[in-house]
Amino acid sequence: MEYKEAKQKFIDAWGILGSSWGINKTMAQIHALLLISPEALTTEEIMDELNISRGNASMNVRALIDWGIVYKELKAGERKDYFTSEKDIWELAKHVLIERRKRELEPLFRVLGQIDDVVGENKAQVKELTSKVKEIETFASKTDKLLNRISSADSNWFFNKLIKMIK
Amino acid sequence: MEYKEAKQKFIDAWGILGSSWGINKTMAQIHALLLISPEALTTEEIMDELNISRGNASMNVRALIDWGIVYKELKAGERKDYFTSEKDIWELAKHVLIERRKRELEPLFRVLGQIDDVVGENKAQVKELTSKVKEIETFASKTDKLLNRISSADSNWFFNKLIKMIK
DNA sequence: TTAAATTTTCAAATATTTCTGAAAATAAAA
DNA sequence: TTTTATTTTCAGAAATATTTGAAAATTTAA
Repeated sequence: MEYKEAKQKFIDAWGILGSSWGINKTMAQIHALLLISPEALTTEEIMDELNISRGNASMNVRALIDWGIVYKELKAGERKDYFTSEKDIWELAKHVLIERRKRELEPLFRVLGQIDDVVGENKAQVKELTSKVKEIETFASKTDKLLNRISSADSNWFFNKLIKMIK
Repeated sequence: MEYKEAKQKFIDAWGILGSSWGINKTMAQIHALLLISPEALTTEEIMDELNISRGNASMNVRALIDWGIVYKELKAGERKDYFTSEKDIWELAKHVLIERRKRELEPLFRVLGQIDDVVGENKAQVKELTSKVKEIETFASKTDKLLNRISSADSNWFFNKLIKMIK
């Protein structure tokens, strides 16, 4: 298969996968492009490769930087910004998990924590709601611990154990 | 806190969480509603509780059934359909993971498998693309094994081991 | 059968998200 | 400083996704 075709397939696949996980298509595609680029790219190059506007490129590159999976690279004597992606897939997955925990698990805990001392006529309803809140809190807290392990210093130890378990 | 307020908070939180995972808000809200309902509900009750149209309710309930986390319940001598949710949070998480594997991991494998024997001028580019495809295939395959374990008969054993690891 | 109840479907309307492009802001060079 | 290069922002445009509501299909009862 020709490089150009393969590249397009890869970028599109990443875009579709991203979409179904609530990540906008362009953001995922920029990431795919940087992931397979041996060299760091400028905003212009990203715009050209993906046929997107400057504003779109700028905003999504910034979003990727906020997610911690794309870095700005400085080139001596160069005025333009260069961007490059985290290349290690495990490291990448780790970053995404950590970021999602921060963005979603924390707000979830906050809301569930607010649902307290529920009172109402229908005891069965109150009981069902209360117990689900508790169960989800327990579940989320375990997920949180798991993510902490994944992001911690001994994450390699953890991954190795995990991989042994699925052998 | 009054039951009504607590219920609303719970349903909204679930809707927001769903949205950020690529699940439409109404679908997540119907699920939340069924999750905390001691009794199975009819389409009409869902429509009233969430202020949504019949068509919307019908389509999203079906989507939840397709995901395997909501069941149709038959009531003797009743003409209407009743719906109820999987109540066990771990079982729920398991179903969602399995379903997402089927919907996303399988198509990903298919596309990556197509990217084969890449040829092109720029050797560095070809190498980077090829190696990323390989690495993602490895990663996805390990994730797949993990999900298989989670969905398998010994999933309890697996969960217990996992929980011990994060203690 | 036919009639009534219920569910599903889907074209059109609405709402939401994403994208563009040019002006404003920022940063480096002259 | 002023000029030039580059990046960011954001209002409006375009593209997508969701929702409605009523007609069609289905299912059960009479």
